Amino acid sequence: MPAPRIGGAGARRKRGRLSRSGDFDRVYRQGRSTGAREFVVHVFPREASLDPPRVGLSVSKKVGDAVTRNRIKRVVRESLQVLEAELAAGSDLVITARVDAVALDEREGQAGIERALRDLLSRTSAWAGAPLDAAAPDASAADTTGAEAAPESSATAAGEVDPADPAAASPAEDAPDA
RNA sequence: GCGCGCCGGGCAGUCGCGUGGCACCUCGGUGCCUCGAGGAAAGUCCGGACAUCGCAGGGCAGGGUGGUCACGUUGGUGACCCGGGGAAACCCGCGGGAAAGUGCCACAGAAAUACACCGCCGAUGGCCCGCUCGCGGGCACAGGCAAGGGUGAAAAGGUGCGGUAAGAGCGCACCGGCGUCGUGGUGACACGGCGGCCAGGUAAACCCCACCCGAUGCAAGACCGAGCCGAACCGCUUGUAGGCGGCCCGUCGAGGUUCAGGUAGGUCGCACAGAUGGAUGACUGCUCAAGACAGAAUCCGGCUUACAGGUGCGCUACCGCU
RNA sequence: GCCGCCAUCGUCUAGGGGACUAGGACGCUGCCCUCUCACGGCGGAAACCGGGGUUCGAAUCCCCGUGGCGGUA
Repeated sequence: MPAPRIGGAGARRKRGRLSRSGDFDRVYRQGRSTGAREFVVHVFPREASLDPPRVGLSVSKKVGDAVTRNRIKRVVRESLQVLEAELAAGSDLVITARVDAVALDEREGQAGIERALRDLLSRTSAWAGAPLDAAAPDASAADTTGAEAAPESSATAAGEVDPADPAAASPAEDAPDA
C-alpha cells in the first residue's frame, strides 16, 4: 500500500530527494546499510525501477551547529551530482553523516567527501543493481552482515520466497561484483 | 584610556542551487534577466502584531511593573536625579511605602525597639559610728545612671567641652539623621538657615499603595480533500445505470450519482530572501592587514550572550614640542 | 520552529535565609572481625552548574548566562 504514495511524491518538481518520513523509515528498516568513519549509507530498492533514484540526507545535531551541518549537506549534494551515475535507478537511499565527516571536510574539502562517498556507493551498487527481483539476494547478504531488517525486505518483494532458502541460488551473482 | 557609529574579505573564471519575470515550448523543460542570510539570523528573557477559543459588568485569587521631567494617541524614547567605582573621560547598579500591621534578625551578648552582667554613683531615703547638735565618716539596703568594659552586621546618634552624686542632647560646638523655612531647579533633588532630639535593619520577607495583565500559540488557524464510515436518490439479466477519450454500433457489466462531516495528503497562512527533508555552495587564480562569532522558518521591536580584525568621529589623562 | 521543566558528593537524593563544618543511601577507601571471601562493625575521602545583585549573612531570594531533559508533526 505505500506504492501509490511513491508515485505522487515522485511527480513533484524536486525529484531525486526523499521527503516523507515514512520513506525514511522504510529505508532504515527494510534497506541494507554499509558504513565508514564519516558516513553511513542505507539503500532500499523500490519495485518501480523506472524512476530516478531518490536520496535523503541525515545530519544530526551531534555533528555540529547549524553552519557546520549546512556545510556538510551542501558538500554532500555537490558530490552526489558527480556520483549520480553510481546510483542504481529505482532505489531509495539515505546518507547519514557522522561526526568524523566534519574533520574530513576540513582536511580535504569536497574531494575528500566525494572519495568517501564513492567508496561506500560502489559497495552498495553491487546489491542494489538488479531492480525487480533484487530482494532475494538481499536477504542472504544481510544475514551475513548482521542487519536485523532483512526478513521484512524479502517479504515485500516476493511473497513465496523463504528467507532461509535462496542462499543456494543467489551468491553466485554477488561474488563477481565484489 | 573612554564613548558613539560603520564594516566584518575583495576581484575574476568554471561548474551548480532557490524565488520572481520574460521568451520558446512536445506541458514538462530550456534560455535570458532579476533578487537571494545576520549584527547578532543565536539564547528564547520580555513586549507587540496576527490567529483560534472564552468573555454582560464588576470583584477575588495569581502574576508583572514602580525616582523625576519632557515629548508621543499608545507601545515607548530621551535627558536628568540617587548609590558604588575611577585621576578623568566615563562605567556599573538600583528605583513607591519600614510612625498601617505582622514576621524575622542565627551565633555571641545582660539586653536585638529592648536591657543592666561586670561596672559608676548612692545627691535623696535607710542602717551604723563619731560628735562641737549641726555636720562629718562609713555600709551599698532602697534607689539613680548607661559613661567605661565586654558581644555583635546592628545596642535609642558620633567626637570634644561643659555639667553632675554618678550620668544622660541635660547644655554648647562641629558632623550625621528628622522636621521646618529659605535659595536654585518645571521636578526628582541639591545647598543653606532655624528648631527640638521621639523614631534600628529587612518589602529581590508577608504585606500596603498605584498602574497593568483572559487562555493558547503559525505544529496558531483557514480552505481543498483520495480512501473509509454515514445519508438520499437511481439501478440490480426486459443485459438497465454506468465504463471503453465525442457520437453510433459493438463490448464489458453490479453497482452508480449526489450531499455532509472529515483522515492521509495538498494549498494558503508565508513576507520586495522565503523553503517545507528545508535554497548562497564547490574548485581555481590573483590580491590584502590572511577572513572571527556564526545560517532566516509567521512577522516586528527591546534585552542578553558570542565575536579575528579593520575603520570614522568626539572626549579624558600623561609626555614631548611651540 | 514553538512551549515547558530541571541542575547539590561517582550515582540517587534531603535541605526553601543563620548550629550547613551541607545530611542520608548505594558505590569507593582504611582498619577490625574471618583461615580467606561475603556479611557485619568502626572510621575516611568526596558535592551546592557559572557570573552578578539583595541581605549583617545566600545551596536557599532576584537577574543574566551555561548545560541537560521533556512535550508538540
